[in-house]
Amino acid sequence: MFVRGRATILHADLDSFYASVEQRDDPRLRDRPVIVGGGVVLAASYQAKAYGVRTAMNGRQARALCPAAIVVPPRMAAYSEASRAVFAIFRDTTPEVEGLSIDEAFLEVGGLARIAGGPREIAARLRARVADEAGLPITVGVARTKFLAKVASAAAKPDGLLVVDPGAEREFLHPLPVERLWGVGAVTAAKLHELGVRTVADVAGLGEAALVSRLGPAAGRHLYALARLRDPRPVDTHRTRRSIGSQRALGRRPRTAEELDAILAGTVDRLARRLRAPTGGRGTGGGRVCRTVVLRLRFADYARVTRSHTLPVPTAHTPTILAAARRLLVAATPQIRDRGITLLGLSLTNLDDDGALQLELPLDAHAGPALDTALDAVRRRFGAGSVARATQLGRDQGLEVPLLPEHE
DNA sequence: TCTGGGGTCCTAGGACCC
DNA sequence: TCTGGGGTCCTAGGACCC
Repeated sequence: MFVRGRATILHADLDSFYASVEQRDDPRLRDRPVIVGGGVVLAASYQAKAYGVRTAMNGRQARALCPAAIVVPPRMAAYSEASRAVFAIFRDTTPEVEGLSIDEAFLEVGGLARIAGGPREIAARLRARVADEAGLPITVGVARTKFLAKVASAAAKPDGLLVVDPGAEREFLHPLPVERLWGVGAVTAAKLHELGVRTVADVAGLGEAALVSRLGPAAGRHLYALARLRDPRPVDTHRTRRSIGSQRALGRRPRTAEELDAILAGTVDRLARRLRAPTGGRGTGGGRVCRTVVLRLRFADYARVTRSHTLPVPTAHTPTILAAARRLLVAATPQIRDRGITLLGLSLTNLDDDGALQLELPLDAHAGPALDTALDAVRRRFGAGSVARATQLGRDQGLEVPLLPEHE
């Protein structure tokens, strides 16, 4: 197979990120097995992984496997700060950065050959800078496609660099077990095993039709394309967040309706603030609005359900979101009473940029004076000639008046 | 494996419209 | 008052990732 193109996509992935930050900040933890998180393992240093400790493992089981491990509580603020520092180095390397999570990103370096050298050179320098300036180990995979770059970084971990040249893609990818493919988890792997598929070469040999009939159209086509080394997705600098959420495990103790309502109100308040925060998420500098509110529940038997409601108007208005969330919770109350509740969570989805100035008014405000206030606000912000559109929602949702300028 | 918290994307059925 | 196809939106659930 002849493959066109050059290997210019970097997948940069910090190694055991949380654990590495802890080892960086506390010299006593260096070269020692470290577990971050008590109840569940959030991250394990490579010294702990050598004993079989894995991310998401039960904490007691992890301590049994590695009694010498030092267990430290997570320090999310420190990880966010470390992530910011590393992403600044990414963006200093190339403007084309697509963040995937707190500790990994794709970088397109194809346009930099004249200034910065070839991809291998750029990747090596990036690793050195992250080590020197942020004090953290990072692995980089380099390939022609995102998918291959991601698989390459996984193969090179820890603290490694692997370039997959276009001519060597098939010999790199095809012998790998299907579990190594990005998007193949336990369920898909089991289905593939039933078809006699063990390696990526087997996937390519099986053919698209068989994959589609077993896995569904999207997953089947996607997996087949990847096995055939096709992945046209470009590095996307402008991806924006699709949802934000928060959830809390509650243990097995019964909860009163008042307790659940208080937890819900606190969750809504935090999420709505994050939504409105000007520097809240990747890819946007302004506030955001949501249209769909999703309640997440887990019962005492650990079965999970979701209940959702889509609002007529996008909003970041705390009382509006809370009213919708409360209605979902009240509707689920009989089930909660019967089955017990062990987790309560909320997601806000259908996010959009907040293109409108939204003025929030008290629940019982009279429409006349409230609209006068709103129009004053829009005149101050957009000038005397601007035009506003007002929408009044039902009383139980509060009164909300989004104001849109006609132009600019 | 007696179980965190944050996300992404896909599927399927029903309602509704043309 | 019988019937076809196509499209979009909403809801719920599931698989997967870090």
